[in-house]
Amino acid sequence: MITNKNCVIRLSRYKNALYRLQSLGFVRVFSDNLADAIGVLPSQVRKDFSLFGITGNKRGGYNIDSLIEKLNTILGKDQLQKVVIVGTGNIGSALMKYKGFEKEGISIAACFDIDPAKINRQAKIPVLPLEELKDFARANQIKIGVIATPDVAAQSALEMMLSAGIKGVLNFAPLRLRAPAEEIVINNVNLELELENVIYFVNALDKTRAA
Amino acid sequence: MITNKNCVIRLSRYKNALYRLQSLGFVRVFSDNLADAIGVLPSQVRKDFSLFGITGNKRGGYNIDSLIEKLNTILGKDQLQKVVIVGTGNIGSALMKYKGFEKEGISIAACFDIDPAKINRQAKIPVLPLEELKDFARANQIKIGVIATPDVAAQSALEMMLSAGIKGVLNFAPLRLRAPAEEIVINNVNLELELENVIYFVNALDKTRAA
DNA sequence: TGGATATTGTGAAATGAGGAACATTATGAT
DNA sequence: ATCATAATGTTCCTCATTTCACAATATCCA
Repeated sequence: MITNKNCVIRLSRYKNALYRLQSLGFVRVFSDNLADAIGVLPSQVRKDFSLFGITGNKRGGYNIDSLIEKLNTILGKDQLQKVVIVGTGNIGSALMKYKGFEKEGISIAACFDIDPAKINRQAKIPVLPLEELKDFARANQIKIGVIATPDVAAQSALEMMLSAGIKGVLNFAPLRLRAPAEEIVINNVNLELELENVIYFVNALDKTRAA
Repeated sequence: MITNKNCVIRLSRYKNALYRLQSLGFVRVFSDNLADAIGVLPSQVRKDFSLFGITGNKRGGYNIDSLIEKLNTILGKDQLQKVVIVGTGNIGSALMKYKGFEKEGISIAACFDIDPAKINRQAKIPVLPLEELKDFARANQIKIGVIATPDVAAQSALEMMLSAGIKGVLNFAPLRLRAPAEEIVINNVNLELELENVIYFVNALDKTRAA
């Protein structure tokens, strides 16, 4: 099993680039096209593919259609992925409306909130009481959850997900969640931190240039 | 200059953990406390600090107040950072309302959109026509921008930012932006990709366990 | 058909980040 | 005041990831 996160992220990027090339009418692609598209070296592209047993044709490059298919299989995109969101604040509701997931074969099955005023069972994406998370997730075989709650609620949201049989979490709360690593995969997205990082490098470059 | 992004991200995490410890009334902290708080080894904490010239007291650990101060200086948080957002779709408007930035000393000075229907000069965070970006950014000394436009508009948004003197960008559009690396820092946040990554590891772990 | 060439696939080298270990020194107890 | 001890700061080492380099080979053209 490949555990290198960067490598898997590159696979997703290759796939996105391939969809663009495909829609432009291209049929074949070479490692240096893909490399340029996502900003790495051609040898990196070939090495990544090699790691996952993807092969092309010497002198002929890779067939775009079959490459996309292989990447989708590796990335688990050959079947629709249903996810649930906990928390319907700013981020939660933006994610609910976000079109980007649908076109990637990711469907938001339901949202959950602790606030009774937020409940809406009739909406296209229903908003349900948090207590129902466990039953809903089990009944609908949900394996992936998104945590978009305030900080203080995040850990308990995670624990509810764990007990609901959820195996993967995308966490937007800016703190470290505690869970047994063998049981659940957690990816963190921290917007403040990403911005802070940009700010650091802008300042650092500035200082370097000044010197 | 330190170019290791992970290392800078850890600094931000230390800072967040320190604020929590501070609010709990702690005065001193040891490398293993911080390590545990953000999920790394104590030697990593000390190494990180050492890289940035932060020192504590042998046997006495680090003083929380002064450590926070040092980190804030390093991270460029000693002064209020003003940012602009281009694009007022789902993500753009979620960011506008998001409370997380304010408490980190990041203030959203204005949003910009190409759609005249979105313009609102009276709002607390004004929404202005895209043509005004350049003048606004220059007049207000904005150095940091957020791209929250649809894919097709992202590259041109970046170029407007470049010409407006913006030096750092947080990009939510799921494609690679082209720009001279010496002139501008770009961080990408790609939500589909993050979810895809979670999905991959959930599947991969599942297969490993089955075998 | 055959030879020239472009492109892959992979083994080996280089790079860089993370972890271990330990010498150093500040603190607190006796 | 002295000693035992706990924590830092830094050096060294290991390991993973990236990059290089080149042999193998499919394709194209004459």
